[in-house]
Amino acid sequence: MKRARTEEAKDARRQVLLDAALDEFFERGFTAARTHDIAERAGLSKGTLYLYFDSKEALFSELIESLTSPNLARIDEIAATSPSALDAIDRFTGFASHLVRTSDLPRLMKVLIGDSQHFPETMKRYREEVLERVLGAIGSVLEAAKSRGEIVVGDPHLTARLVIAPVLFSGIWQAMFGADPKAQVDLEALFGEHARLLRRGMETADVRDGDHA
Amino acid sequence: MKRARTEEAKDARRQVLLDAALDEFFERGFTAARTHDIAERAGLSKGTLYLYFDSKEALFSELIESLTSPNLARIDEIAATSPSALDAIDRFTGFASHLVRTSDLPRLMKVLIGDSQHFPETMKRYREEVLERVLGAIGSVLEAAKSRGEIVVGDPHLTARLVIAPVLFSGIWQAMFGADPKAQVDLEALFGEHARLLRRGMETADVRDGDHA
DNA sequence: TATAAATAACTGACCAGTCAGATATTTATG
DNA sequence: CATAAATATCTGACTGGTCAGTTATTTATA
Repeated sequence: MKRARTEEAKDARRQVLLDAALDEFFERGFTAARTHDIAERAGLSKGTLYLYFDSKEALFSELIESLTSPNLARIDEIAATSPSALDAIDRFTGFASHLVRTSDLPRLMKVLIGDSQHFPETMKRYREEVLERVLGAIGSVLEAAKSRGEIVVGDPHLTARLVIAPVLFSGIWQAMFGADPKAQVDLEALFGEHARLLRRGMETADVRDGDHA
Repeated sequence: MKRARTEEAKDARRQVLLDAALDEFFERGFTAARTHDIAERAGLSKGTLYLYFDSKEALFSELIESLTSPNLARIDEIAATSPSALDAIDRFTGFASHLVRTSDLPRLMKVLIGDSQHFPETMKRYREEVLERVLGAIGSVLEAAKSRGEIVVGDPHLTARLVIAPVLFSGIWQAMFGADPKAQVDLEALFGEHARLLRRGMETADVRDGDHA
């Protein structure tokens, strides 16, 4: 193999290994995935993998980090810049649809769930720094809208979970059955209907009259 | 160990092994779980486990079967006996809340997701005979109600997925973080709000005026 | 040629499944 | 009723194979 001598070349190599790791972890689960196969998929040998990552588990941690942090920023941005809660919901569901259809998130979710109790510390951090943060952002938007009388909901922070739930559902469906043509789902339509139901379910009576399409 | 000579005693022994298997599969994942530990947890030796099940995988298959079939019957019953779709939704969400809070379903879901690609055949069957059947039952109820003009929805079979989504979300949450007191969720309130949002999101304008509590 | 990167053979630990022998329970017989 | 033979259940040491991580050696390149 051609050698990576510069820092950029090394970063590229790390990325190739991370990509290969996601493929293998997804296809076999963390425990069953072989470091030999990850390295081979990246066009390298097992020994080389250990030059770039301390252990299989370290590789896993870095994989999570590299796949989640960009999306978190986007969630915060939506929460901060939406003029109304109903608007934020449309944007959240649109982003969710995009994530589930085109990103690595569904495959990561599957791996995370499958090997969660092997890494209690990692999972706790993931929950606190990713899930609770996303739920918190959505919950706050709903809470503010509720106090302005813009929407009618029970506990906004519980409701945030209902906003998110279809992301997990369709992400997992996609990851598990996406390969089978018989199990295809029109995700844009699904998230469209989700947004419609939420809007209609939350909007106040007076908004109701001039209903949406 | 006292010996199981009668058929009933053997059935009981199978059940003890199935219970132990769920515990171990859940705690370590299918691949990482040791048959030795399953047997030990059941108060038996590894050799005995293999008198009752052909292989680790056969044990897994029987576990799925034993945990899903009772719930399926209940879903069909709700679909068949509910006077209206709005009523059926209340009953579905109530049953879902019950399942997530008190049954083994969340732990089974976690194991199934984690080791799905190890058993493509089992997973396909599970999708077709459990998931599609539940989605079909709910979808049909919605479809009938829509054609009666009782509710307003887009594609009823897509909407069925939105009805189910919080079951997966909270089941997985429960399985992964249920042990941590900081991550507790009021599931009854969650499913209550879910039912409320769905009802309000689907009901026709004329029903709207006399709104629910 | 010096040195950093890459390799592949190696080690030690682990585990599914097997099987020969041990033991609990039932059944036949005096 | 006693006990020995028969039977089915149970056990755990063993085998064959796997794999994470290490290291001695080779090789690219500045």
